[in-house]
Amino acid sequence: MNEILLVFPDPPPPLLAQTLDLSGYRWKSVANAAVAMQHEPPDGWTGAIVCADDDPEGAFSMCRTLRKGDSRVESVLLLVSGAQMHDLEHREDLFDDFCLSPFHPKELEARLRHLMFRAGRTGTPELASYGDLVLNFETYQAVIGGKPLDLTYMEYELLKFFVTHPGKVFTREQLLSRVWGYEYYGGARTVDVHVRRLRAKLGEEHANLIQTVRSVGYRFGQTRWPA
Amino acid sequence: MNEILLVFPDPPPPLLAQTLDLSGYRWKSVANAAVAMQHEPPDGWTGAIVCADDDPEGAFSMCRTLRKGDSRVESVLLLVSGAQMHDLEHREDLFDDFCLSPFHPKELEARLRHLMFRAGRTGTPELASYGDLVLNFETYQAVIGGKPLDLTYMEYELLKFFVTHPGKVFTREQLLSRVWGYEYYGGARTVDVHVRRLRAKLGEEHANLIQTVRSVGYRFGQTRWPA
DNA sequence: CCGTATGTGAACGCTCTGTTACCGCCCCAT
DNA sequence: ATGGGGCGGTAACAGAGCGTTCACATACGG
Repeated sequence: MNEILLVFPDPPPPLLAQTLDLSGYRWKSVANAAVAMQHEPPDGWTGAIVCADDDPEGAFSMCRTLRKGDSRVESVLLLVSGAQMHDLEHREDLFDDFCLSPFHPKELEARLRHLMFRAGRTGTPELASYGDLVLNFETYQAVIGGKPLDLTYMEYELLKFFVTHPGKVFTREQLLSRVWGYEYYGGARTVDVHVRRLRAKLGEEHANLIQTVRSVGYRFGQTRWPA
Repeated sequence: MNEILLVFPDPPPPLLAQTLDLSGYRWKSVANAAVAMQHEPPDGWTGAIVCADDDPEGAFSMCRTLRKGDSRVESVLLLVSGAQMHDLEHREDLFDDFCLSPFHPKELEARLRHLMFRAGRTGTPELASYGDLVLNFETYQAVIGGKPLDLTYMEYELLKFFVTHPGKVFTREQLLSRVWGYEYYGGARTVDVHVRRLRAKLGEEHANLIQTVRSVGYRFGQTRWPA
């Protein structure tokens, strides 16, 4: 792990820097979104602490940038003064937690710890499973009922999409754009064929994991109504 | 929606009760987990506010209960004093956010709002319902009285249109153009047949959900005139 | 009691899907 | 470089499911 936190602004308030250092966090402060993008680690920022005290507009702008793009930062902690709290109301999507400034170091520590905990629990799992079926995202392997499935790349990608979106119906066009890629112009029957190959490899016993919804598309799992 | 928050302990601190009331939240305070289970609404608690000031053990015990079981509460806000903050370190899984006590009402409001926002973003599939009947738009499934309906595409589309326009009468021509989606020449009887099949699949008990309005068309639900 | 509107069942024909076969591409090994 | 094998996309066909229509029965209203 190469965990490093993004901090705004640059330089950060002294107490913030001191608290992070004393808690053992590694961090890098940036002055704006461009610099943040530029210095982004290969595996993305572990989290971000955005201080809105001095430059609220810059802070919110930074948050928006962190929320967009492929490398969306999952843990954004916003530092705001009491007077700024009403600004949060229509920006709920820009942060994951906030802390009133001036803050007590213990509170900031506790909030960071909780954010990291949540990210660890919910952040990109290396596995996905549905019933007997288990996909390992790191090794690109699939197992059903303890028996390994020998899937090709596209079969694996399709199955991965299905497993991570159980129960929902997708049209062939949706599958083409979301599994094959947005700029794909192939025929919709391609999906049929791959679904058939998947069903064949899943075995007769589990072939019904992928259900045809006539005139609509395909659905994975969840035959029964969710309780 | 019948949103109601669980509050611990009973009675809650006056400032907490006052803040919730002023913010327009509905809430019910309970003295222990058993009472919480007993008074749980049909669709579960919208969230919980657990105050750990006076009775830390009871508070954490309450959190553990809320985290277990089928009706896991997704939004747990913990109120702790500054001196208790170190108690949070190994209980990260018991709460979703915390607020230092004594708190400023604005901060509690903001944290509740953010918790509700997060809960709203995750989960809750898109569905429509009328009485016992529930349609899930994501899975293209229909259920009545807990039993799945095996509908064909057009049957589902027709029922979906009815459910989303309850009480209103539509002519066959209106249904043809709005459900079938094209200008129609010739057999309005197509609608009749589909309505008949829908009634059959709804079962004798619910067949009257679709009513014939002679010389006009069909109406779904809402037999009675609104009082 | 008659005319019209609707329910019902069956049959037809079309569309959609499952399935197989084939072709082209890419990668790797000889 | 070149041949082969694996993989993925496409075409074609057959079958099944489904929508529509027709014919007739039944209910309703005047």
